[in-house]
Amino acid sequence: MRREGGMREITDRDISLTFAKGMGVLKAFDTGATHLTLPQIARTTGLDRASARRLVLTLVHLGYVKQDERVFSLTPRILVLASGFLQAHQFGKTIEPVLRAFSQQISDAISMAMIDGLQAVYVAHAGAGNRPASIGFTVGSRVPLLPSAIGRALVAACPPDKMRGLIAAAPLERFTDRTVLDRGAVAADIALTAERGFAFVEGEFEAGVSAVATPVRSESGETASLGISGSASRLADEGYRNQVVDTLRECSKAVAALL
Amino acid sequence: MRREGGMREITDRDISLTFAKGMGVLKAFDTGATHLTLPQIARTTGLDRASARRLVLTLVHLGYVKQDERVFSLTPRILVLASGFLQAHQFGKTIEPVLRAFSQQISDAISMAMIDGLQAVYVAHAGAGNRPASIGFTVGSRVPLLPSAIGRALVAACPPDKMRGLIAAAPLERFTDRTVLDRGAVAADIALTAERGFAFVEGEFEAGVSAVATPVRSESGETASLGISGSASRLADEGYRNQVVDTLRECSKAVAALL
DNA sequence: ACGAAATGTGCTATTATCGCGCATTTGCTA
DNA sequence: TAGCAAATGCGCGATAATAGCACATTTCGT
Repeated sequence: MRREGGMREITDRDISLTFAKGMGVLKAFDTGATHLTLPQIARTTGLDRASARRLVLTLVHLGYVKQDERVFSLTPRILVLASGFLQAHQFGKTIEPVLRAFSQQISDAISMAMIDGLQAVYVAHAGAGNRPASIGFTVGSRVPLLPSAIGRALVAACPPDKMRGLIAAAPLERFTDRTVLDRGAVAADIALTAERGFAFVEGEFEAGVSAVATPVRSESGETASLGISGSASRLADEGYRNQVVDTLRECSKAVAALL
Repeated sequence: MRREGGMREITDRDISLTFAKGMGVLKAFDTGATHLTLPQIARTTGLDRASARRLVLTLVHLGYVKQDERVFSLTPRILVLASGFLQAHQFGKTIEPVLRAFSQQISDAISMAMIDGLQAVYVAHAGAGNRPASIGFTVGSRVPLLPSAIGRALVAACPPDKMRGLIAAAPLERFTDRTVLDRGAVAADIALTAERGFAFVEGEFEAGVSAVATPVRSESGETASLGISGSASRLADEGYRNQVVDTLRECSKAVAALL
């Protein structure tokens, strides 16, 4: 028996096992594995090869995956699944223009993230960043909650119970030699984030990269966070950083009114 | 027996019916229906209510859908499914910066689309548009192929056989009182697009909105298109329009080199 | 050329799924 | 407030869908 979302509990009997397996196949196409062979899919999902084959061929048939000889990869149709969420929140129509306007004030890109389980997911971004993109974050990119500024601001945006739960359960692992692995110290920084209204993380998630982020809370209880990242040296400049913080704070208010 | 992607044929036996039904449930969360009740899902998918319930509860269990009392809606986790595709093409790292640079030359937003079946799907965009967003297009938004500039440029980017097939099969319906419903005339405009290197559509898809778009073809055979839309009066200015066309052409070359 | 890995697929036993129906709950309207 | 329609949760049994095994064939790498 599992309890989900405060409604009646979802029992094992309510779960479609085949559908869950199929979603596991779809999920295998991920950042580090965008083109997959059938044996790779089977290994990643733990399914028998024949089962994995049928499920991925179903995705091919539905148009979400294409097959070039032995290699399977996603098609643009997969983006259509995302658009239901993006349209529901009107990111394109209302939030991105706001992000863009504020990003122009500081000539830096602003990203917006929301919580997904124990991680942060980028849901919108606008503007041109001022640092060489090491990975290239896009909508759907994930960052960890605890070692990143945008993640800490997300946690700080949550009600106290949920905050405590996330701090206790979210993964805490080393990304750089500056990553803080003391869960208590991270908790203290999140409390400070909640109190002063922004998070500032220097080099803990990406070497040489610092980030500022602010929590976003809407009247209806929706939470998100906004973040800017840049070279550590640039954000070490307190004048610039305060400018960034002020801009992000104002932007957060504007976004909160839209959620 | 169905033939897919030039590989062996996908037989009925290769398709997982339950998984396909589940994907139908996921697909029901769409632009015009972002929050759904169980009976709505059942009606949209044509499934029995009990089946629809089990499938949507599976999505809740997996975290892609949340349930607030009687209403189901997508969670940010759905974006993670899209990120495999976006990362595979490095849209965030390489293509969006290019779009942004060119969009700044003309102070207008540039969108990039790819073909999905018989429609166009937005896969990237950058910059601030100069028209009031009526809908707010985001990654994953769909536009029809034949009455839109970006769609026509997409078709024009295809090899001749595929172009013919799309012109014959893509839906052609009225969006405004300027929509051209003569499939022959649309075919001629697409041929012109291929020849002169850009499409120009005035008010056929959105009233009072015109658009310019250019085909993108990469060495490896990938096709896409880039588009700008604006108020009809603005794009009626031939000087401005030629500037837009030149910029889009250059941008297309740069993007083609990245695909 | 050989061997390992991968592919496609037939087949059967099993089990997951479907859908019906019932009891209960909820929401709306008069 | 009462009544009715719509919606929900879920038990249950029949059966259709699935899983997985094994075999023949193909592909790839050394």
